[in-house]
Formats: sequence, structure tokens, C-alpha cells
Amino acid sequence: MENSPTSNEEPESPGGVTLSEVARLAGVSGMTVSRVLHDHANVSETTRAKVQAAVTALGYVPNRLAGALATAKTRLMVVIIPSLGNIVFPEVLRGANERFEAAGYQSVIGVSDYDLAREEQLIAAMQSWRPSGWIVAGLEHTSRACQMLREARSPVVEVMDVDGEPIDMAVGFSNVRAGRDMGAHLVDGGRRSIGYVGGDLQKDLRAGKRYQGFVQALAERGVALQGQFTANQPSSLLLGRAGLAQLLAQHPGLDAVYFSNDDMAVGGLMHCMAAGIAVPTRLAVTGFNGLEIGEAVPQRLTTIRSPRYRIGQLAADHILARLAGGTPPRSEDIGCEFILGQTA
Amino acid sequence: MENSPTSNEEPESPGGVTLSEVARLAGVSGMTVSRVLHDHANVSETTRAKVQAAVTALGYVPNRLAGALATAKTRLMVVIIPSLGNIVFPEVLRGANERFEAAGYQSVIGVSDYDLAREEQLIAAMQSWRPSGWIVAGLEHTSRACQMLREARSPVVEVMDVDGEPIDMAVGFSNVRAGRDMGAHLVDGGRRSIGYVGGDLQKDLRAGKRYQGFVQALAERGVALQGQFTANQPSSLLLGRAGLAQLLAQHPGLDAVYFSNDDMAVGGLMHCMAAGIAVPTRLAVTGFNGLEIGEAVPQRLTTIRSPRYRIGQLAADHILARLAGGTPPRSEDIGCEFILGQTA
DNA sequence: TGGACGATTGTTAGCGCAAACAAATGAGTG
DNA sequence: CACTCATTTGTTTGCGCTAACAATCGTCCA
Repeated sequence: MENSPTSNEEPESPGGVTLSEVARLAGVSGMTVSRVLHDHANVSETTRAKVQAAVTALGYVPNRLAGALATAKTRLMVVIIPSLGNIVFPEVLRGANERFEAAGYQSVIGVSDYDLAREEQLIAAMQSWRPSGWIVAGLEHTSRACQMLREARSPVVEVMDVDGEPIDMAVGFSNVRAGRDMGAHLVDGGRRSIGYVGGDLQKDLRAGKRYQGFVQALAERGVALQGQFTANQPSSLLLGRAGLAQLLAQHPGLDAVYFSNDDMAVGGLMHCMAAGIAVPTRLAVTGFNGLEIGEAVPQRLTTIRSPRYRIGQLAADHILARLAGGTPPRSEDIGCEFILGQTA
Repeated sequence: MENSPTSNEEPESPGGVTLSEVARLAGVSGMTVSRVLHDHANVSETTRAKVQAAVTALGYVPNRLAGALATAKTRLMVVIIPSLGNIVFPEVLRGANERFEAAGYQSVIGVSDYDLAREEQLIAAMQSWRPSGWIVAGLEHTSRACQMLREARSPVVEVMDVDGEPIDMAVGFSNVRAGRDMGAHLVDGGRRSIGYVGGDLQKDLRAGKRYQGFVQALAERGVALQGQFTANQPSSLLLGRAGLAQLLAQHPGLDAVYFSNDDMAVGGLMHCMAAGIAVPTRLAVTGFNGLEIGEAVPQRLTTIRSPRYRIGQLAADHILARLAGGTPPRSEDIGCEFILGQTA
């Protein structure tokens, strides 16, 4: 009726409808609109209805920038992971994001590409959003990164590793132990001529810890690693396949190979299939992570399942619990599941 | 020297160091600090140095909430994808995030779980952050979702599909054509008794389009689909393996099976290996996506590669171009690559 | 040497919202 | 019926920052 000259719809200012416009249309103050949107208390049914009508009519979407600035609570959660290149960290992200979304938080992601300097930059950039919480992969960071996370004064959960001291909280498993377990399994299963195939151990520090544990377990049983293949690339099926081929060319007598993860291991299995190498009789093959691919191959892969999805969920839960006043555990080792397949 | 009583370090107010504190320490106005941090122009070297020193001394991290509120530019980019359950969409995200990060933008993710109602909710929630741009998967959305995206007045790129009209921009490929191409390949290769194995076609609309294209291509050649297996679950290796087993039990005479994607197809291949079904002589197996797993199996999978990573990059580039005043193409079909493997 | 001009720095106001406090309203009570 | 108290609504203020404008400074030339 008494609307703007252009249309009987929305005035549509740049930046969108504001709370004041809703208030004006509803004939109340801005504060009352805010209360309808958040509080549940002490707003009459009549007013509430008027406001709701105005919100709908204008298509009002609250501006969280302003809200967050006013309350100093952003409801943004930062998740920093090393890679989106295989399914491992997206699964952590999935678990965390699921819990965050359900609780009304938004996930902001950062990908460090297995580079601690990059991670530090990301943390600095993210901190400018004053997130309500942090999930970062691993326990190793630059000292400035650690400092920033400590000074951020928001809950921080380091995931996928518990071999070390967390900045604030940690949820994960012991990579060293996972490596030891597999080393023990191979030696105790009678293997003596053992090799390793992996990606870049300098970058993937958790794969490095598994490697250390593995070598330790061998050493404790009087066995030395006979040969290894590592490449300066991200791990992948094809790298595993090529890596095993190359390792066996140099060390034809190997009777077992430990791969840094299941991608690599399945690649290795595929080499065996293609080259007619009998698994596990002539060669034992083992991996790490418990990816679905390891279950779908004709011979189920012997591996160790890392509870990635669960870790994401738990990490998010711990952050939310802390924000709710709780005191979740400082370091939580939820362990790994040894999967005895048919390849070792 | 003349510092706070507690320490000679930072005062550390809640919410962090503010621009004013930096300004006070540097002995300049807040505006000058802001200029040092952003402008490059018209600040003397002396002042700049003083400010930089104060920034470092206090560990100042600008508050982007305030900055974004003041400028109405958030530098947040929303990426809404259907799933983090397989590597396909994380790769899109990787491409987009790479470009966004490089340009100083942050990615906020949403996972719709292949549910358009959920997607609509996510869009509403995300809009409250007033993002600078949007990437959403697919061309199908609820009408309210479309309306919100249009009214958001930020660049929107719909990815992974060009079979339809975009809200703003689209980058992807034709799923219908991809399906047709594979249908044509199988029939033209002499297959006549053809089956399909897929996930939930009502939810994964792009898989549905491929299915339609596939069936069309068959029909045009006088061939009808002999049987199909679809399940009410997300696609996976194990589902593909089980699905093929079930389909062949019902239709033992099939000479080719088209899978909704490579995960499913490789699962099917594994069934063939385990069950001793000769591929491709007795049964042709084809998929879609061009995942690495299809290359690593002993017989390379015949499939069609979707340029997921590139689509993510391009989508981000188009948004950034638009924000820079350019006019990127409205709908960009970057096509798919047919990969002739050894399975069909 | 006065004044103009460019370079540099400061001041004011407001982005949109919510906390804190203030005011108005209505329902009971003695 | 005056008064109290709970409920409901409004006003003020400021979160931290930046756009726009204002003020200062020194310098150069006529």
C-alpha cells in the first residue's frame, strides 16, 4: 500500500534486508525482532507473529557478521587438514562437519598440503575470523602456529595422532603403535625378509611414525628392514603399484612388504595380480587405514583401520563440550582395529 | 617498562588485541594502522615501521568480522557439495579451495548429503555470512534455494552439470551425454544384453541423468536394458560388488554392465575376479568418473573421466573473475574424456 | 616570503546486531 | 483503588573496523 515506488515486493538494499527494516514493517523495535529470532522468552504471541510475518515478507536473513561482532561468538569452526587428495581426511572432515552443522556451527576448511609453514599461514588467516574452535591434523606444528593456537583462547583438538603432547586436546590413535603392531604381525607370522613402500615420510609425519614403530618392532625381534621404496610424491594407488614393482626388482627375495597406507598397498596388490605373484604365500602385503578398497579386492587386505570418521565426530564433540562448560579428556586414544585379511 | 602490572608481554584482552591497541602502542591513529595493513599508499616509511613493530609486539591479528562488516565484503566463499563420502567432491573442493586460498578467500563448506531440502537449509545458513561467492553442485535446487541464491547478489557457479539452465553460471559437463557415449560404446561394441548397477537415482540426480542418456543411446540402437540393480544407499565399492553379484544371479545372460560410477564398477570387477568371470570376453564392465582406482586394477577400467579438480578450479576462477569485473561464460561445458580401458 | 599543493595523518560516522539497562504495560493484592 | 511485581517492549551503547572527509605538515615556486 504505502510501499516504495518501484514494486510491492522488497526494497532490496545492497547488503540485504536488515533487522531494522523488519522491525519497521512489523511495527516494533529492532530488539524485539532480535528477541523473536533468538530468545524464546518474554515475547508475546501477537508480536512474535507480526515479526515472523515481516521476516517472511522481506525474506530477511540475519547478518552473522554483525551478530558475531556484537557477541564475540562466531560459531565458525576451523578444520585444517593436510590433504583433500585421498579419502582419509575428507572423512575426518565429514565426521566433524556433521556434528558442527547439527549444533549450528559452520566449518571453514584449510588445506595445508602436508606443509607446516603453510599450516602456520592458514592458522593466522583463520584466526582473523575469531573461530569458536579448531581442529588441526597432527601434533607437530611450527612454534608460532602453536603459539597462535594457544593464544586464540578457543578449544583446539589435534586429531589423528596421540604420540605427543597436545596443545589443548587430542583425539586419535598411536601411529607408532600401529606400525609396531604390523611389524610384530609380520615377523611373528614368520616373515623375515621385509620391505617398505611409502610416500614422503618427511611430509607425512604420521606415516613416518608408523614407519618408526614398524622398524622398531622388527628390530626388537632381530629383523632388519631389507629394502624400502619412498617417493617424493603423495601416496596413491599407482605409486604403490610402481613402488612395489621397483622394490621387488631390487630385492626379489622379499617375503613381505608394509605399505604406508591402503592406497599404496592395494596398488601393490594390483601389481602382484598383474605380475602373477602369489599373495600371501610368496609375498605378504599389508597397509594402513582400513579403506573400503581393501575390503573389496578379491583377497581382503590385512591392514589396520584408523577410525577417521569417528575421530572427526569426537573432535567436534569435545570442542562443543568445552564450549558448553564441560571438560573433555585432554588426550584420547581411541585405538585402531587390526583387520586380519587374506594378504598377510 | 611502563607496561601492565602482570607481565612485560601482552595485555591480552578477551577477543584479542584490537587495532586501537596497536595504534596506541605505535603512537598513531587507528586509521593509520589500517592503512599500513591494507593500503600501500601514502604512509611514511617511519610510520609504517613503527606500526609494523607494534603489530609484531602485540601479535595483532585483524578482526575480519569487523572489517567485513564495515566494507560489506567478507572474502568468504561457500562451497556446497552433496557428499564427502567418496573422493569425487573433495576433488572439486580441492580445486576451488586452491584458487580461493591463493586469492585470499576462505572456503566455507556445506554437505547436503544429496538432499535438496538440506541444501536449501545450508544456503539459508550460509547466506547469513554474506559470502562473496557460491559454488553449489548441480543445477537442480528447491525453488526457494534458487531464489535465495539469486537474491544473494554474489556470483554463483553450479558445477558438475550443464544439462539445464544455470542460476548464474555453470561449469561442468553433460551427464546425459556421458551416459549416451557409454551406451553407444557398448552397443557399437556388439553388446546386446546390457544391465545397470547404481545407487539411488532419485538422490544422485547426475547419476540419474547419465542413466537416462545411457538408456536413450541403447533405445536409439534398438536395445533395451535387460536388468538393473539400484540400492537405496550411497554408491561404494562393496555395493558395486554385491550389486553385480545380485544382478547376475537374476540375469545370468548379461554381456555388459554399466555402473553409475567407478567405485561401483571396480567393486563389480572385483566380483568378476573373485567369481572367475572373464572380463571383457564374457562380461563388459564400465563406469564413470575416471578414478585412479580404475587405472590401478590389473585390467584398466573403461570409463569416462570427469574433470573434477579442473571444474573446481574453473568455478573458483569464474567467481573471482566476476568479482574483478569480468564476464566469465554463463555455461561452460568442459567435456569428459573417454578412457578406453581393457574392460569393455 | 606568501601561498598553493601534494603527501601524510587524524576525525567522524556508521556497518548490523545484541547486551544492558530503562520504560511501559497489565495483572494481582491488601 | 493505590500499589507491587512480572511481563513485555524500547533505548542506548558499543563490538572493531574502514570510507569519507578534514586537518596538518613541509616544500617548492613566483
